Amino acid sequence: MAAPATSKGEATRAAIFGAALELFRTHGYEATTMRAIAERAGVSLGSSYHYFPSKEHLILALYHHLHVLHREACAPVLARERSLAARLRGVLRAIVMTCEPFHEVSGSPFSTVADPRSPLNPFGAESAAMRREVIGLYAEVVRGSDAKLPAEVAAELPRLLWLYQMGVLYFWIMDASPGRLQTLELIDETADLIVRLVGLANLPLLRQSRRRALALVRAIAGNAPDN
Amino acid sequence: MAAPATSKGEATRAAIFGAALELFRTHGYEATTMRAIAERAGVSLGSSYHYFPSKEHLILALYHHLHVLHREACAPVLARERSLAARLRGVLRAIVMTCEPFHEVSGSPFSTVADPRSPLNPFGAESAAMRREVIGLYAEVVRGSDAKLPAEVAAELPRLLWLYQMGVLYFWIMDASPGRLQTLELIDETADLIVRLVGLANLPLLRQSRRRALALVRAIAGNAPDN
DNA sequence: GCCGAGAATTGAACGTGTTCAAGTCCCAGG
DNA sequence: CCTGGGACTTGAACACGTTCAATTCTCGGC
Repeated sequence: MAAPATSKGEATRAAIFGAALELFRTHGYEATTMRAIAERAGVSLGSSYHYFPSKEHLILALYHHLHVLHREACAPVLARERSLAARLRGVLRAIVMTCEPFHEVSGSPFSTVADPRSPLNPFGAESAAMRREVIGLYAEVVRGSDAKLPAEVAAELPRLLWLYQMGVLYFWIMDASPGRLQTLELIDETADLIVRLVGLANLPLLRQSRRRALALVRAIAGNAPDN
Repeated sequence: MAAPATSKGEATRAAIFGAALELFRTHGYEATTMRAIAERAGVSLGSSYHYFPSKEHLILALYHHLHVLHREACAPVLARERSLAARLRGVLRAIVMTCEPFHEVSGSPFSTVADPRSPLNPFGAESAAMRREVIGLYAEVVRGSDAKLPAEVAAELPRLLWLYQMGVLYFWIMDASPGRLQTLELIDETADLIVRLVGLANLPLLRQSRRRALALVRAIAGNAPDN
């Protein structure tokens, strides 16, 4: 995508990304023009396109930046908590907090989420690396918990929790409540509900449903451009 | 949005929408320019904007067009089937079939789905009328079924099924499998799973979860710009 | 038959993201 | 010190969605 070969190129790339970060945060995604980013970074319009093939690729870089912050924010919770519900709650609260400075801005870029051809599409090839990282984070959430899970459930759960996170973030984007309290309530309630449902899947009554659900998840995930 | 006052205006509006429909289907959303639509409709560029405030509003009109087709496609199934699972399956198969001609095209327009300010946002004010209609369709799905549902579940289920439909459509957009078979499998399996889960919600073991889940849904729906 | 008000229509002009051919800079190798 | 090539940089140019002041059309009321 953009691999500067010299240290000067590295600096230019960082300047462009920094300018974009600042302008996105203060003015929003759409109101920020590529010309304004270039000007603030002290480079020409064409130079920006040398490092980022499109405006959307700047958002991709922002995603990665936020993911790094999110991992750091998660670390204490994952080290401390052992119950699956608490770990889930902590990780989801952390992502909402991490993204908060970009809330007003998140609508437009997150919107391209549904376009299969967009680099921002979470299921696409260009976001595969990030997707693996996030799923890995949820694997850690599951692995470090004291929940008693059948192996086949534990194997598919991280991917499902990644989907769950996307759902929560989508809700968060729409959330206009003061202090984003609705999202926090949603997290508390659904994290709990998920853990209960996963626990119930052990009941004989639900065995068949569990088997079929797992088969479905595996069939679908098998066709995805994941690893 | 666009209310022609004369019959001539009505005809112009129809010509523009028809041209857009044809071009979207054959060339895709992004590849279709407003200039091309205007030319094919035999009007000037400015005229298009007199009837449709933006290119996205043409998609809004397309949504409505598809919804009408969907209702017609659903009618036989809803008249025939009584089991909730069969009704759900039928309605979801119908929408996938109805939208099929626009599959390659659906990515880009559906993508703006996440932008709170976009007229295409399913939770927004500009799509409130359509949202109510679709939720109404699912109310009919529930009402005409022989499923034994507690009143409070039956009250919230249509809204949740509308969400479910959006999830299925999102999957369908991404579905590259031949004949869209994966989506059909997803529909069959999840429709069944949903009905089982709803049925299980009557168990004493799940009473509390049900109560809390319903409270959450009500709290969230109360803040939405629905009616 | 004429008028006028409102609907319908026009196309030039604006700002945007993006492209690209041309230019400049840097430095390793001679 | 020169030179060549590759990284880097530039800004004009393009096509697009959108806006708007100006113009034309339509038709009911006199």
